[in-house]
Amino acid sequence: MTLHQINPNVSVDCAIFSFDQGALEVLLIERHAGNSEIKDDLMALPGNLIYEDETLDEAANRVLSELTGLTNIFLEQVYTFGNPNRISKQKDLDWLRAIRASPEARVITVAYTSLVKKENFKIQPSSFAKKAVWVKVKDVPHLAFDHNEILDKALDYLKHKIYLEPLGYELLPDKFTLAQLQKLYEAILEDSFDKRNFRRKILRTEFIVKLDEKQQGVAHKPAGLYRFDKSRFHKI
Amino acid sequence: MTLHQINPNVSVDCAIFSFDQGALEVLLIERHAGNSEIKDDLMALPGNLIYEDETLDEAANRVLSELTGLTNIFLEQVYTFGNPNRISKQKDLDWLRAIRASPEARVITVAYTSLVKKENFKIQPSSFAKKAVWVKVKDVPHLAFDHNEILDKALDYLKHKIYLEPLGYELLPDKFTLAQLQKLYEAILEDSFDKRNFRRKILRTEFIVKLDEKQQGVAHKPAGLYRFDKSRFHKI
DNA sequence: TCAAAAGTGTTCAAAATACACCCATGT
DNA sequence: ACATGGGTGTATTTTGAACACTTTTGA
Repeated sequence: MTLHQINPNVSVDCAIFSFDQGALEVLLIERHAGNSEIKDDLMALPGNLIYEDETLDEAANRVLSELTGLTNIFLEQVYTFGNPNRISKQKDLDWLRAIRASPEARVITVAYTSLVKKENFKIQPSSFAKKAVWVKVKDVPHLAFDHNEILDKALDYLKHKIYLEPLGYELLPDKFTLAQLQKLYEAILEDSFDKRNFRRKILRTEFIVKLDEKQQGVAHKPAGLYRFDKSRFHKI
Repeated sequence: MTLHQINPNVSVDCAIFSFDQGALEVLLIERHAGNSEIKDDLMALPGNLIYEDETLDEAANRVLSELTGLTNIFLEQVYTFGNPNRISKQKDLDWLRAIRASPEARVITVAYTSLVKKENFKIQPSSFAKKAVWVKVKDVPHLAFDHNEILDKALDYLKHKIYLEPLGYELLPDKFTLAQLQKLYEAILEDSFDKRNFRRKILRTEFIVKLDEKQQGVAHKPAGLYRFDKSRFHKI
């Protein structure tokens, strides 16, 4: 365990999304400051200052892992926020004074995002994260710092990205129904689509292959299950 | 004239593009360190450390203006580069020692980009920019720091962006021919298009309106001139 | 037998692609 | 008169959008 020097001016924040029951969710932490009795009821995206000897990508991975236990996530950089008064709420100032060596330092933050299948990960909050919870994007409260703005930017990033790449599969179980996939697209793009057209378009790509399996135990005609064929995708 | 405090850990770099004679160009500076006799032959993107009391966007505008004289440019953030050894060439280290108060500080840099019509601006290098010159993107030499990487990222950003918005007009004179516009698209996208299809597609948009004017003094059938109609564009 | 979601085809309009010749000008 | 780039139309294919009924299952 080596000692790392902290850069007081640069942080990373992570907007990690998952998908459950037709709704997009984002991973938030409840902060707490070890000793202090300050009352902090603001939730936040997992984020913290970077070390001097790591890249931004590494910092994002480390910080996410330290606060939430999620490891080996493929994080992508979204945008950098550097408004000099992005830290101006009294609650944020109080909290920083409780946990930071240079609580008054100006901090610019680099936002990262990723998509995960939540059932593959066990959330284990630690460090200053009292809890880490999945919150439906529609239900996200007023957050710490400028984290609502960061979240919005990450959502925009997702919207653009899903046009370019078949994202969805990162968020769904390995076997999924086309209805699940469609709901996911609808959630991300905040739109709705015609079922027949959506299926035709998806199946045209040929990365989505039908399995010889069906849903079980549903009170209606069981849906066929599909999976994403990575090798076919990478051929293009 | 107020005093500004410098943040030693965060800089901005600007990749400013223009278009001339069928080729994309980028604005580079030749650095020099006032007093010293260090020999520095690396060109660089205009960039410098930020002040504590300005936003990143403001910093980008200020720095660009200080180094090249370009003002009131609409700059957009592209990406942030934070590799801990992005400053490792001997020439870069020497140069930083000559001009910076904390030459050893780790610096992460936020890249910005913009498109300009070069004939509308007079380049006036100052501060540590000995010269500022337009260099064809195809002829860009090995640059200072990780500026080649930054330039590549800015070019990628352009490519994506031109699908979403009718960029071109930022780079062409107010009156332009469709052949110029086509060459611009070809330069940015590194591709070539069929003339008739390109024209049809462009004119379908209706932001490009034909003027009652033609090219003069060319040794062939003179091309009709067009302009970009901003108001029509903003209606959509 | 009913409720609930799965699954399936056709038609129309718009957009993308491929392709070759005549025109206006300056020299 | 000729060299140079400007300007134009059609046919074909591909893609996107709109739209309604039958099927399978568990309760």
